[in-house]
Amino acid sequence: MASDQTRSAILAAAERLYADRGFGDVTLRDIVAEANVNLAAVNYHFGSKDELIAELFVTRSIQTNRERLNELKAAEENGGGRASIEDIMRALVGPTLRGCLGPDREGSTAARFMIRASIESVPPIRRIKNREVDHLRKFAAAMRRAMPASNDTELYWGLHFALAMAHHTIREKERLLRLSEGKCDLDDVRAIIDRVVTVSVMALTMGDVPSKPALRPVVVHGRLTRQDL
Amino acid sequence: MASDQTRSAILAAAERLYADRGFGDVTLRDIVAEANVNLAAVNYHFGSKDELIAELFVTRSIQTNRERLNELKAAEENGGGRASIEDIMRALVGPTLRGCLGPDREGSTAARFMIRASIESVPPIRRIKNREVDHLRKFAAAMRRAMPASNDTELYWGLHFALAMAHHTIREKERLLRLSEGKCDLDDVRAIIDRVVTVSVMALTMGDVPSKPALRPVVVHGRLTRQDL
DNA sequence: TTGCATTTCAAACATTTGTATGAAACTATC
DNA sequence: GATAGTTTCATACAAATGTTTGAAATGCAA
Repeated sequence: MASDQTRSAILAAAERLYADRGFGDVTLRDIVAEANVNLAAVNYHFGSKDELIAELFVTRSIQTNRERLNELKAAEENGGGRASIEDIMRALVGPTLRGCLGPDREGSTAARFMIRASIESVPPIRRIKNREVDHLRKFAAAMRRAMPASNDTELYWGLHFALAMAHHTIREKERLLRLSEGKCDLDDVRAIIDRVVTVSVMALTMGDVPSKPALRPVVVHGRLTRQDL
Repeated sequence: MASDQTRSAILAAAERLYADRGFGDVTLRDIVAEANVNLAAVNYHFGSKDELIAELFVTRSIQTNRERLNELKAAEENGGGRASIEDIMRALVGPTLRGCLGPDREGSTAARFMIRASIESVPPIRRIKNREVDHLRKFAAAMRRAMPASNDTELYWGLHFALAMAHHTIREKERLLRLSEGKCDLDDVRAIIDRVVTVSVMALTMGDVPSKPALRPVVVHGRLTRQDL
């Protein structure tokens, strides 16, 4: 068998299994069984289990980052070199949300894998995620161009909150669905992106935050029971 | 030795080690060494490793939920039976943010443990988190009372985004610090709570989201390299 | 003290898991 | 078709890890 076939089979099987059952529950033996290859093939082609996971995650991350930057570039060219803050935020959260939500997501192993990576966060993935700051700086720069009057602190908080809403929606979509008893439509990706973008832009343009005294809670000491949960 | 002492020593040691090194890196042998008890004590007192983790997480969750509800109750009594939406959001995100951020957090093992639980999400914790919806419903009810004109969908999205900003700030505080090169002050917990509350209230009171056509990205097919990440 | 229940302890168990090995099969080049 | 390089395969290895066991120690009530 051509060497690339085995490699690809392993990658595909691993992504599918990790997406379905999580990193903790899937062993190399599960993967090679699914891929119909020999156990030793993983170490032969990838060096180690962690490098296999890293390769999966890097590939998908690159794709998402590419989409983001393409969308940003398109928005900048559309605006004659300067994109609107709204379009920048849309370029930031759109690709991820489109990839991980939506009615056709069942067919997308890649999307489910990225959701899983977002939830479980194993060491090889954590290491890669740390490099993501460099990518985000490009968005910070674009935002600075779009809002030259705003100070950097506000800008970073806005960027941070935009990612917060996008990622949390992906991570906790099941809970939101259950909490809202289906009232929040998680299949209408366009509306979700609009919502996240709108709130993000509002957060960015809200001016100074008034610092009002925080309410201190009354701490009640007492025996804790499971009911309290 | 009194049986409770061994129990407590195990709980304390486990919480500390999990907080410092994560669930994946800490074995029962590490825990019993730290607690100066016998290996079999864990299974004797807790039944299994997973039940030990569950007990740790349940205890801390109960505490947070108590603080939240106390703060909500105080706000409602302050407002003559009906709390303002702002105070409700503050009661929702305040306890968690105060617990997990701030300059004195180094001393708080409990806080670091909860951060870790938020990042890693092991099976026994995931199972417990699913019950959290019941707790959140109480906040949804309070919000409904505070904003009777608002529809449920908007309400749930606002609640969801508030938690998104709070949890994401806790989870990704290191990255935000690095991205902003220290400009975002993650020790000023009061300001962070104000910021999250302000944005949440804005999100809740913003009316209908205009659904404008989303910008479709130009998908570029090409060879991916690590540089693209 | 005696007797019974609880708790501790050292040791062993039983798996699971990622990795390594060396021979065999295969592929491509000359 | 011989040879060298690559890939596959069955098998073994070594280490880690949660759990169990049965005896010893301890605590406690009568």
